[in-house]
Amino acid sequence: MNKLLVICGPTATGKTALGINLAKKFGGEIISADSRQVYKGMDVITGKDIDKDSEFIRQLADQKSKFNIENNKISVGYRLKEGIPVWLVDIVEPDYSFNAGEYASLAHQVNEYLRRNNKLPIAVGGTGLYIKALTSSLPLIRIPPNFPLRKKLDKMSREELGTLLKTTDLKKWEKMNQSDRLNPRRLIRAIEVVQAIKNDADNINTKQYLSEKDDLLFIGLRAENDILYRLIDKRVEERYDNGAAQEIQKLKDTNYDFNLPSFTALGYRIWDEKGSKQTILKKWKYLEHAYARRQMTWFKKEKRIIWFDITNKNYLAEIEAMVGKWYTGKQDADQN
RNA sequence: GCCGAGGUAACCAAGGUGGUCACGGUGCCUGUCUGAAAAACAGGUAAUGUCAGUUCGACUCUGACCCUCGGCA
Repeated sequence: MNKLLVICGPTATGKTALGINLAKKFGGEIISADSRQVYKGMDVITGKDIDKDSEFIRQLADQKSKFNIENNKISVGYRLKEGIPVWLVDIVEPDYSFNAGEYASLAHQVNEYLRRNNKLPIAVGGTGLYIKALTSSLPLIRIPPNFPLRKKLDKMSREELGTLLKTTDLKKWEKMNQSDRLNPRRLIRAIEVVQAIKNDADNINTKQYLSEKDDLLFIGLRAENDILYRLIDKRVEERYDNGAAQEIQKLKDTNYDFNLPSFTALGYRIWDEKGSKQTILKKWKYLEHAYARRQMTWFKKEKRIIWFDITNKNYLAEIEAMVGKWYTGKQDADQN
């Protein structure tokens, strides 16, 4: 059986620490499932919890064709935390628009690579869509963005977009709910997908990443909101004190446009000159609270997750026992 | 003590000839989501300082009181 361990949950619950511990215990490596930590130079504010002196180790360069990364803007590889490789962090520059489809492809390749090398792949992260893209079959996610089309559609109002979608593909429109119909991005994406299928249906890659041979274990870390908020607040304060301002300055000095998608990471755009430390921290914390809530609405739908409350004293031991049984226990059974 | 300004949800805050009053933002809660997802979007929550008066009707007008802020003493 092909084992893949998934550790998910909202921010500030200790996913990375748990992942590293389990990796040490069971001979695993981490596949980051974090949409912001893929960007180089965005470290303090995104909470990239990697050994500071660990260099990026480029790997799998020979697999370029498989990776579908001919654009050479993406480097596949890992950095270390406590000696454990953490894959898919620092793989692109902040001015690159990374996305879920690319993530799915890369994470899948890394997963295969680790499996071939008898490592336990451990996907760790809080980006629901990325985890879903890796662990479920989402063929449409591989239809690439059509930037010229997006640019054109960007000028249209929601009403116009809605009308356009209705006339292009009424079924698609009817499947969308009220929230999505009012969401310009979703409308644009829907139109983009419809056109891609219309133009080139044969080349839509529907190959599934996972098969019935895959044995997945989902571990979720959670806490009640009020407790979670306190943990988040503490983290935000630490990030502020650990050089968030310097990181902003450095990125500004590199002349990155703060309108880039990468800068939607919480904590960057609130950093206007007028803000005092207090107002910045307050805004930043609230953004993180809301984010954690949104993460939970995503994860609540994933029924495969086995949840552990981090205020429960024994949760780490329980997880370790569960993973051990799943990973080594079944392996023994296979041999008999 | 006197003078001035003011008290609208957990916080900030708009209003209006007296007519089911109650804009908006933040928070908080819930949800949507198959290549921007830490994005984008949807729904919800909750208020007129206290007491009296005028009036068919007061958040709005009058008075007293309480409280806050500023100035004078």
